[in-house]
Amino acid sequence: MSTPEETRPKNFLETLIAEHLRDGVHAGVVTRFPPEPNGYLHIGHAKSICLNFGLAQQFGGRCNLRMDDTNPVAEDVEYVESIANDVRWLGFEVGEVLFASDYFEQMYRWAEDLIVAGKAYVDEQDLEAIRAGRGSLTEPGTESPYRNRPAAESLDLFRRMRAGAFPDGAMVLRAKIDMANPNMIMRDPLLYRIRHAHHHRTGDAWCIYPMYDYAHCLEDAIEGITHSICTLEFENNREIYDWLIDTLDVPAKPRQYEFARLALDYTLMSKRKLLKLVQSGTVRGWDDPRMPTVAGLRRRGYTASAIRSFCDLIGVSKANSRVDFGKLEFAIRSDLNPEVPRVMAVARPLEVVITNWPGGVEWLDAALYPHDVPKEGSRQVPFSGRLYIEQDDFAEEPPAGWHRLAPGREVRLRYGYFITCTGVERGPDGAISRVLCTYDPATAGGAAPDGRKVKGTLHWLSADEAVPAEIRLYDHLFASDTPDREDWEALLNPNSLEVLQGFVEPSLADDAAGSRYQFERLGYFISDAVDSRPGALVFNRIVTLRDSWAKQTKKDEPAAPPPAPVAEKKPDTRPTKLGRAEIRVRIRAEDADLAAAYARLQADLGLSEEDADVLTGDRELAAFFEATIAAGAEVAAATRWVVNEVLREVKDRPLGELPLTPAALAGLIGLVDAGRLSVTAGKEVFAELVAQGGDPAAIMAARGLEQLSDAGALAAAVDAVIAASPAQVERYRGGNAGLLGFFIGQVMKATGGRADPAATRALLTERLSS
RNA sequence: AGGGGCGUGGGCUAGCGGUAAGCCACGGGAUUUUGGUUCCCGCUGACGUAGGUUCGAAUCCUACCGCCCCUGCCA
Repeated sequence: MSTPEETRPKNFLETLIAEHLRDGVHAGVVTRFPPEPNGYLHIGHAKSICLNFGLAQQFGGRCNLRMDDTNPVAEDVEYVESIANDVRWLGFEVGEVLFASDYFEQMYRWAEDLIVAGKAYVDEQDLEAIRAGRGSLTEPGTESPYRNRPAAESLDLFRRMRAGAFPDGAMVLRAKIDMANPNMIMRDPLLYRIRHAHHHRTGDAWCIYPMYDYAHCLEDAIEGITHSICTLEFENNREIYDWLIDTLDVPAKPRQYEFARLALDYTLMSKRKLLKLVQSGTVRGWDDPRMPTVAGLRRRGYTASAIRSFCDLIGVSKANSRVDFGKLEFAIRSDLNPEVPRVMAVARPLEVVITNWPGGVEWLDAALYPHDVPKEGSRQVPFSGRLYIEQDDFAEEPPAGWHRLAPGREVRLRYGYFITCTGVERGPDGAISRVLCTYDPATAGGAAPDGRKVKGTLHWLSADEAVPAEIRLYDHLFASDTPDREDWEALLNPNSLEVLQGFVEPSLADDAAGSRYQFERLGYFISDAVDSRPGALVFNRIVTLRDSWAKQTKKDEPAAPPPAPVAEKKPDTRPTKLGRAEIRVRIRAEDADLAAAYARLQADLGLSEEDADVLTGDRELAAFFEATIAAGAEVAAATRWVVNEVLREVKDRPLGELPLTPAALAGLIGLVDAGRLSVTAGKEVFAELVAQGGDPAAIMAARGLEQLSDAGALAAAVDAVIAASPAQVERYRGGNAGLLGFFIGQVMKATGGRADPAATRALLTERLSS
């Protein structure tokens, strides 16, 4: 009620952009979706597409579809076409498709600028030497012998690289940054490599190609991207992104923001691995309905709106997470349920003979939509003395809770009659070949005039009129919910596709491929866009219906065997990183003054070891603290304020830049200690001192923060709050003691933080209990 | 001389010093000619751990723990 749903940001990027727009950091929003055309888009890309296009839409901006085609060897026009097609299919407006390769000339000129400025050089080391020179996570790298060659020499070499004077791998262009940078990416990253390869767009015009780190930020700058949104694994790359944007004379200053990529249970998102599935023939192509690709989901029968709503449901954050597959199923079911017609199909036929059927065929009128779907329409379905029902719908020895057909049991055939099983016929192998039933002519349409009820309603088909159809049932491609492992190929689900020869009702005989239906009680299906045609119908199961009976029977089965042991984890060989505590210890080890202060604070001022430690890990901070004491602040209070409040402020900027002085802090502490300022109001004054500096007493006076000393005024504020919140009062008196915080907060707000919290609490407790 | 990130119920996500919220899943019930849908109820279940600041901490400070990413001439 307080905040309208539409105005509340859904994720941190919306919040950030809203702030940027509000503060005038950007006048508008321009995002981009930048796939490399080396594979088909998958559901993980769909998340990114919905995010980037969605953000642009929401804030009235633009989103570019840009092919990041900087590596000719893996890329192909087939992929650029499929990508553009998929993005449009997902429902987003794609203007002109853009290509990084269109910017090659500009990028090249900027590279020359870098060389001329002495910030890039041509390195003739081979691959192994470059790798070795990079150092390791814990050791700095070593500089290339070519690093300090004259700019003119690099320029000449670079021009000859472009001209094709050298073979692949002979040399590279590198940025000259810092071989000792703790971020490995900053250790003179490669900018250009030689590749005598045919590019899908530029053909043979180039034989040098820019690397991702060099190209991407420049592409963004050229397009005037404001928010370059990518996945978490690029966090380390942000530093080189910023370095280039800030170093080069580019037309815009885009910045990069990262979010967690999608991980979905039972599916793999690696383009490399998906490609292998396609190439090995494990699946029938990129659009195999088992594939997590957009093309696969589309052929499977997923709608674009379901995929969009799925992306909306899962949210966007920076936490590495996996999404429950059920969420995707939920999205498609809720999309299809109110839309698609219900028809009947039998996947695994079992013949039923109605022994008292008079003969002939009766055509029944059957609604296409259930009572709760507000859509009109019906079709005719034939009923006769020879029917098919689902094998699963008959049990010779039914388990407890069985609602379906069994010897002696009566069920309803949907839209038809009640039938009662009178017996079975067996084939030579002893298996049931037919089920014998009688029908009750009085139950035409499925209702009994005598009002008797049946537990189960079955779907069925008249055998002679039923139309044969291939029915493809899909399950997860992988048997493991976390197939993203080394041995992923061993985790393939051997039963991911089951092909059945079943039947559908005659109204589907002329079905147009690509139509979706609910096959009653079986699930949602789509006629296969590639393989289905009249006379040879093929249906893909999109998703099953929720099935509480299956869940029930599963629950009754003996517990599943314990999960297979997860592959042995590799021993952790990562270097441990230093905690801040360790860093402070090292600093003191090299700084006698700080070491002395550390001892002094404990011995002379009686600080705890922890407080002394924190306060003497940095010369500025230590000096600030001691100056605050010297300015007259009480030791314990000064310690609390500096440790808890000042420390937070110096996280993003050095103490020296803060307008806050030790004298001002000491003054503030004095006001609080004297009871003239509540701690709450004191923090407000502190915030102002940090922001603007000044005199604490003057700030207190100017903002009217002096503690409420008049008991009557406090009581009035308390009573006003109680009077204004009758509902909360009732709940508080009903036992919700946690609400006390709410009331105190209200009083604090009403008094501008001037109320004495302890007195407020006491008064509130008293008034509320009466 | 390592650096960069992330930890909120079974899963995902919100929260930005003042009543821990939403969706999925799960469990009940009602309605139902789909064991579907819809509706209602429940979840006596969560703030990684430990200290500290505060009247009050998921939120601020400190330490610790766990997980992810980075040593391609891939993106």
